[in-house]
Amino acid sequence: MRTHEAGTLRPEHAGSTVTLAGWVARRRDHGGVAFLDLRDRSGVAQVVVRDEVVASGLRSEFCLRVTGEVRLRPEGNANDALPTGQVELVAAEVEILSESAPLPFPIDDHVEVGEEARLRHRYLDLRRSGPAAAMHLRSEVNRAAREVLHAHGFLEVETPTLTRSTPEGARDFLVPVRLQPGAWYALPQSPQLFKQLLMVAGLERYYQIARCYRDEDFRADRQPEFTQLDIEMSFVDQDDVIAVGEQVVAALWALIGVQVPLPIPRLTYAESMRRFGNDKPDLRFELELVECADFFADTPFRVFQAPYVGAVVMPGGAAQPRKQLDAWQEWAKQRGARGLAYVLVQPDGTLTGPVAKNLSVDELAGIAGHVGAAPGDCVFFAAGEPTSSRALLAAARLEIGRRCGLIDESRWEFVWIVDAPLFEPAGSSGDVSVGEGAWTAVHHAFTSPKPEWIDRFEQAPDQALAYAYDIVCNGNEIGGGSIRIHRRDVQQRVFDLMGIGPEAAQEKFGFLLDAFAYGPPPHGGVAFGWDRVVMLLAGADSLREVIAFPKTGAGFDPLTGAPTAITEQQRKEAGIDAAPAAD
RNA sequence: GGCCUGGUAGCUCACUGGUAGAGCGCCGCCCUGUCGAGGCGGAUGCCGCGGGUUCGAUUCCCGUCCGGGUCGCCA
Repeated sequence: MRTHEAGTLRPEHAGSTVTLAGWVARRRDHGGVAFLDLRDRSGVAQVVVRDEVVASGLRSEFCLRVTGEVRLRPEGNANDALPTGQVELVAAEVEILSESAPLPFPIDDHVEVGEEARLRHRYLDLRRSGPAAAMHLRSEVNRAAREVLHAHGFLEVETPTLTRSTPEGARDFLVPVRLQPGAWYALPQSPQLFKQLLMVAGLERYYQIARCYRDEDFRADRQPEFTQLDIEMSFVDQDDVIAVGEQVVAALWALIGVQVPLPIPRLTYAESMRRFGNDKPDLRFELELVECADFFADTPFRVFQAPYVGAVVMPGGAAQPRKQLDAWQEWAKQRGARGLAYVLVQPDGTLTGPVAKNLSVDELAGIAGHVGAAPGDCVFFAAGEPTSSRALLAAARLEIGRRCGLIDESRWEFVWIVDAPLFEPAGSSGDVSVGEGAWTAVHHAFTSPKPEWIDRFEQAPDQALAYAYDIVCNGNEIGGGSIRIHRRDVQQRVFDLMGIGPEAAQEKFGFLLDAFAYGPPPHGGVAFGWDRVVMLLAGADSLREVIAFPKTGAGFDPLTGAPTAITEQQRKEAGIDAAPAAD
């Protein structure tokens, strides 16, 4: 159909007769001579049409086949901005393969188009160079990961997408079953249980680029269906899994010309919380939180008589007008905090602001030095429960980083967060569906305690550490995993602590526990949030940019119009309204 | 679910208590070296939907739907 790709024409093709096929990207008709930019996936080439009758009938995005002779452009007419800019194709024959209706929006890299229009006509949006490049990158990312994992002896295995509803944390998407009215499949939130079964099955090394489904509210970085690079390995400990994960990460960032220094540094969960206030620190800027509870141990200021007092410094923040300081209060309230206490260190070293007059003389003298604030800085404080206070300060740290231009956008800072707590008090995250006990798993119920805790985690559930690890890139959690429990007795003890009795465990996860009766190997794994990874690599600010056909925030697909109502017939056949079989 | 923000021409967006405008695109004509071609002319609007206030509402008020962001939520 064609002899060359448009974007590949070069001066050495001059004199040869070629056939191109592609779309009319732009038309410059001078009457008598017309120039077409013919675009295919490889790029664009200029076609010269001398026949005005032919040229005048062509419109944007007509699909053409053009045959003619390649020649060097006349003196002074080269376009150095284009790879094909030295040559042009003089059309001898133009065949219209198909016509195009007027476009709903211009297919032009210079024009900003609203997202809804783009998604409704995603097939046109993807003709544009930016979105097309994102699809190309995603394909390369998949290929690079497969190459790394293949080289390390991994098997790619597909697991079911119609499966059993298991309590994993998020809400399940459910699918009615025609053949068993009243019974339902669930779409998997992740292949977690299946990949563990594959380890029991002796496959030893598994991976999958797996689609996962969670019925929760969406965000710019979240979709109802999303993709994970899911990895699981047998006969390994944490260092082995992390090493494989790092190989994948290095291969991916190499695609965009970034060399990730290995090994990637590690930070314990506790240290990350203490220094940055969350478990996904953005390490592109150095600013850290400062603990102040000891400093304020004898404070007269009632607000700071709290189990946790922390601070973060805003360089140059003392110069903020009152209005802006008030805006910080609003900002904090929007995050559910009562406010954000602050002290301004004036250029002459005196402390001002509403909080300052509540502090003792000694505190006023020492606080700037304690938190590392210089004259001209603003110090923000949060006091109260450690978790919520740190969360506020972590958000403030990021906001300061953005407003003060502290974040070096060209940097890529990776870190593993290790030694996370194994349990948290039940009810603290509202997740009571898994068990009835006082404790619930932070990660999931199959995460192993670290070796030193495996025989005594019941003694101090609040301090027991999980054999788990998350990888963070520039403040984004891009992956996480754990070493799993492979001993039945340990699993039962974890369930006990979570208030899941043997009967309940059997009912919820029976098939996994049954499998674990037959010599399960020690195993662990990691999963990467694939959409998010590609988003970061592409420099996009939304997952939707790196998904071929994404959904909107309400789970609506503007292209197909899904979800839709179903017919009465479908409803009946699906058995949606059937009563569940009595037990 | 809470909060913020938007919804006006095909697209991007302005204005206005008195029935609407720009740029681009589209259509027509002109034009032989452009490359975001240029010139002249033209068409295009349930001003998201419903209700209220008003002599009169795209504009003000209430509700609702939809988009985007954010908090909750997402092991």
